[in-house]
Amino acid sequence: MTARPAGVDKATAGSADCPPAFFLMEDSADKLLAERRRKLDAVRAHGVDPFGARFAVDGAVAEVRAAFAEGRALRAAGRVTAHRDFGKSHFLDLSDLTGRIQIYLNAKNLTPAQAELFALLDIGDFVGVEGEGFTTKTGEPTVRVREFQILGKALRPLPDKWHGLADVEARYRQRYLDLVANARSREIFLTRSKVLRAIRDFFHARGFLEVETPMMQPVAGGAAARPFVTHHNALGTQFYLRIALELYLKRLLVGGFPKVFEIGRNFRNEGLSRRHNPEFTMLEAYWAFADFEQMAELVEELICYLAQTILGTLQITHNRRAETEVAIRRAVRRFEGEFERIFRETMKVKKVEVFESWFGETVQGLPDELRGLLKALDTQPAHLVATKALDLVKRGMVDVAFAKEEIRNQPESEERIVIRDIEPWHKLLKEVANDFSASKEALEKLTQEKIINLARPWRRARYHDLIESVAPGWFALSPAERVTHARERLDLEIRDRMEEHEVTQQVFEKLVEEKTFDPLFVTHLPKELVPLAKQNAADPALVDVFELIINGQEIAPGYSELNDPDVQRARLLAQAGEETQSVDEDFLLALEHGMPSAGGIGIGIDRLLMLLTGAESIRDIILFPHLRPAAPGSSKH
RNA sequence: GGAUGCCUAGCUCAAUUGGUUAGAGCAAGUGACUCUUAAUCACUAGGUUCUGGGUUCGAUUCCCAGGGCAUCCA
Repeated sequence: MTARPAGVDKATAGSADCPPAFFLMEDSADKLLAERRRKLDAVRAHGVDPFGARFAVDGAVAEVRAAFAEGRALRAAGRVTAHRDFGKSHFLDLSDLTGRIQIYLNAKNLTPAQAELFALLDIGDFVGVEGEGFTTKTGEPTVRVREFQILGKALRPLPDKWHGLADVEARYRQRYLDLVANARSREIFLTRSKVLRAIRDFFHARGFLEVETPMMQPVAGGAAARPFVTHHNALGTQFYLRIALELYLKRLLVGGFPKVFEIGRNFRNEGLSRRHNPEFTMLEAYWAFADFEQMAELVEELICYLAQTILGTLQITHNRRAETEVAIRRAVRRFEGEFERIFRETMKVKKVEVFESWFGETVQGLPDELRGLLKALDTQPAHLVATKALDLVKRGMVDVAFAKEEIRNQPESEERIVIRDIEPWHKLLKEVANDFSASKEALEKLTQEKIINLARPWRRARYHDLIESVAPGWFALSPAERVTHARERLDLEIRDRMEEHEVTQQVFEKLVEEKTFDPLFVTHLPKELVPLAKQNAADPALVDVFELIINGQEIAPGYSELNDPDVQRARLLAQAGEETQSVDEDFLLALEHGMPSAGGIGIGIDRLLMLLTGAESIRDIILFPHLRPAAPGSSKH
């Protein structure tokens, strides 16, 4: 997956053990890279370090922009993201995470040496500039550069400046490019960072102690999952990467820390999916002398606090943003590409002029509106953009019924060639129109937002009652009748070997969990489902726990923690019999020294972030999600 | 693990029923232009069409196997 260093290619390309085919394959990329290498060498030949050093700035680009004043001395640094040259005047965009600022370079403002150096700049290079502020004719605040330094030369080109990096696989494998190219991605990870910070603030404000417990454990306990195995050479023993934080945090309750929390990575050796990454971030918190009801309150407060402080609202809008973008982009691209091709092939004239004067009435508005729409995707919420797209669809998008005969009868001149063959146009516009009507339905569907309402109080319901509500009379049925009922009446897939409680759980997952979007605390679960929680005092078949469900998936479980060491031992032994894990004797030993009654919660941070950001895939909210290593010879490297 | 879809230039995408030299835009190079902002204009260069096999006079296109990704299911 490592990108090929161009220098290595060159060094090995001619050697005998390297097949010529390899050399040919690298040839194309080589030319682009070689050009940048050439400039690198040229910069060095000027006695300038192309990778810079310390450069004092007036702040981030947005701050420089805010400090902008006519004639004021300004210093800024960032990546060159665009270059518009107009004769001797050059306008560059200097960007960083906070924004962009336009800089203006003209040889007359620079020393001859700097002017030569400027010619060696590429898009993608980091530069620091010094100059003074002025406003261009078009009203853009701009830094007139008097001096600049190269702070980091880019030896490879960046993704397309306009379309960004769309290849999903490349976005995950080369996240740095995704972050450079896609504003949406930057936003998500800024949000992630804010959420983690706010979680810490929340717990610190309530007197919780943040702790760090081992990720490598001799016994991987606290959950039922396959662990990763590793080996410690000096000790000559196996370790497991932790699958939960629980058992070590409980030891701290024994040790006398009454309120603890940890935010850390768990590792589970299981499949990858839209909702599963082998390593994921978990928050666990334990609170001595509390119970699951108090923990439910705490979670409710926490999540509302996060939504309110970071998103500024308790109504979270979800839509299928990615798919909406694809639909719009596809239509735009179709028009763009075909337009260029047909125009060049059939007309060979100044395209804008002819386009506007002859087709202006009927189709002139289309490309601009679509382009504006596309641009809006970077700055506006998707549902607004999708709504606008829908407007275009409803207004008919494209009127293909323009007057063929009139156009044919236009006189020809040097400047304007009459389009004799209108058919390609006609066909193209029809196709674009069809594309949009075809996707009209899809767009309408996509625009339907799902709003998750986090306003308190959150609903609480017993497991038993929820099952009854979707399958009346369920608990009156015999186990065999339940299987039949689930298969035939509820249309669920029930495997033959399923235990009784698993059949019921299947009903719960498919008919309750997946259909619940607003927060729901499910309480009083059967003890088989949650072996590590305290039994309910009134009904020993139940345990004192909740499962918080939002957006169709479990976000957080919370327990009244089991602190009877004998009961705990019996449950762990029973569990060990079925699962591939042994019993953590050291943990049981700790419990025997006395663990206070306590409430505990775990929150899957990744799922929480999917909820808060509206991300459709866990890979969109993990910076470097795990993928299969790309094979040599594949198109991705 | 199963089903379906996708993989074409550095990036974003085309390519008619299997047809001859695989096309555009951006990025790159050269040239023009002293206020542009997706600057514009002219020209140039850039391809093992994911890999391997097969069918065919001819394969980006059809078939088989493999790899990766996406979605759904387990």
